[in-house]
Amino acid sequence: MQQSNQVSNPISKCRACDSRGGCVGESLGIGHFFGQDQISTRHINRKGDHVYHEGDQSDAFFIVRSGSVKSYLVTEDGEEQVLGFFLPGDVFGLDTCESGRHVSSAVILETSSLCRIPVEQAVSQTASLDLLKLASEQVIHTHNLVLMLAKKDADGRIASLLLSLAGRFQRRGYSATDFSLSMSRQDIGCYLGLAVETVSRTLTRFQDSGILQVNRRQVSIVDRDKLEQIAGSQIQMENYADPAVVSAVALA
Amino acid sequence: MQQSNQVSNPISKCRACDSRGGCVGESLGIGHFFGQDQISTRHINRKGDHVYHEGDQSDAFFIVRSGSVKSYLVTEDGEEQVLGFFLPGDVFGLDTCESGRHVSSAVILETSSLCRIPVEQAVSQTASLDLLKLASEQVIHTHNLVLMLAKKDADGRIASLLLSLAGRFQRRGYSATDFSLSMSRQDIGCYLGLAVETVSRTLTRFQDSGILQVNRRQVSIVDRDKLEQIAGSQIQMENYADPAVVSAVALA
DNA sequence: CGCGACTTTGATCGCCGTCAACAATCGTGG
DNA sequence: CCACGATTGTTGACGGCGATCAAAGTCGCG
Repeated sequence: MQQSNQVSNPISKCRACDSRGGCVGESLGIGHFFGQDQISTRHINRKGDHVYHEGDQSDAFFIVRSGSVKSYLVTEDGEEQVLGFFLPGDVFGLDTCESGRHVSSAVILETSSLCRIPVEQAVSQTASLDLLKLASEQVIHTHNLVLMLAKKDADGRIASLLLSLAGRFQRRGYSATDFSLSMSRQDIGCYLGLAVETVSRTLTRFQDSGILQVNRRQVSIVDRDKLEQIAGSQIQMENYADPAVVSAVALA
Repeated sequence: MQQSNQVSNPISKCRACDSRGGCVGESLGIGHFFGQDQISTRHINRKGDHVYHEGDQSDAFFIVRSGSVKSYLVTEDGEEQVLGFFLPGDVFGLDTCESGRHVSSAVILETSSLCRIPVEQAVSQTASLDLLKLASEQVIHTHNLVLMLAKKDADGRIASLLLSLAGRFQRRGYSATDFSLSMSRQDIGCYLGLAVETVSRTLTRFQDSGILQVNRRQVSIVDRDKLEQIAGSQIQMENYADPAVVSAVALA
């Protein structure tokens, strides 16, 4: 919120969106303001902080610069349903409703840095259609979750999650084989519709089979092929991303 | 596609959106064109016809006037996952992706009449933000599906589906207790992540318990209270619909 | 050090998927 | 109109996956 010195090239300072083929703010036509707190602002949050709660007025969406976030619902009977985990480069917070309120909550899993992009500004400056399209990424992700819950057994769900995390770490420039889980077994269970014990047991069994090395939250993928085989089919986001369109947007 | 005579009050001829508090086209500022095929057009489709396929260019969305539609995905291994059933008044087809293609397929379940609303027109005339909000209804619906798949047993899922259908029939002016299922047991199973046999058995058991009367596709809800108790908690769309906003949109 | 949160491991059991057979209904053509 | 096969729905038997309950082990933090 402070220093606007040293803003020679604000864009290049944010590499969170590299995996998306460039800065999301830039694609939306508001990239010039990055780093200057005029349109987008950076926010540092700590583990357990909420980015927003279900029902909050929704006037902005977010991009993870570093760290991680989970979004979730709470049912009437107090049970939590995790809807997604967001890693650097991921966009979240576009799931607004008819009255402009958030339909889920979002909480920080570890010390994180976020870009906050006001929707009104983004809408007025360009890209109302692009916003719809960004929102659709979340739709595809949720479809994938539905597929997992409806069709896959515990092994398949865990394998899918690990591969999804690995892929996103890789595109972000981190290791695709060795990484640390920022979410608890409980969170994973609430995401995949499994009991904590099942998550734990499955990871142990994967380790015994030589597919993984697991120690608490540290994961190392040993046999990626086998993991993919267990995971089964996924909806490939790439099936829908049309490079021509992406570059056209970037030029706008 | 034909007769533009007798268009004295085109809006009043379409009551499909009554349950939404008014014609969706009107809310989007394009209501004047209803019934004239300039913006929206009516299409009659038959059972088995596809409204669109996954991957098709998506330049319009749809509203069910009469009949019913299901949307679904097909996994690599050929399994179908139903994402939703759409009844009169329901909006569908807004689940487009970054490249403007549909991310699911939609097929007619029984002879149906649809409104087709081109996205470009809707976007240019008003309401890019409203579109985002319409799309969010589908998001909430999918969240509900995720909740069911992750947290509820077979009884809860079936009960939830029946109540959802009943509620939509009621808002549309039909009976909330006696209705006919336009989808097969197979479809229900593919929607709820259950085997056909489980769907059938559950319905039979509900009937034996005096909760329902079931004969093939004809359903009669006898004990709604018990059904709600079995269904458990749901995401209430009404929690998010702010009447003030709805009327504001209608005035725009 | 000691408390609490998180993770692991074991034992048990019930829900639901699978396989199989049968019944009812629909559609199509003779 | 009936006959036929195809589709859809029902019912039964069985087994396995994963939830649940219980308990012990591990880590973080005041």
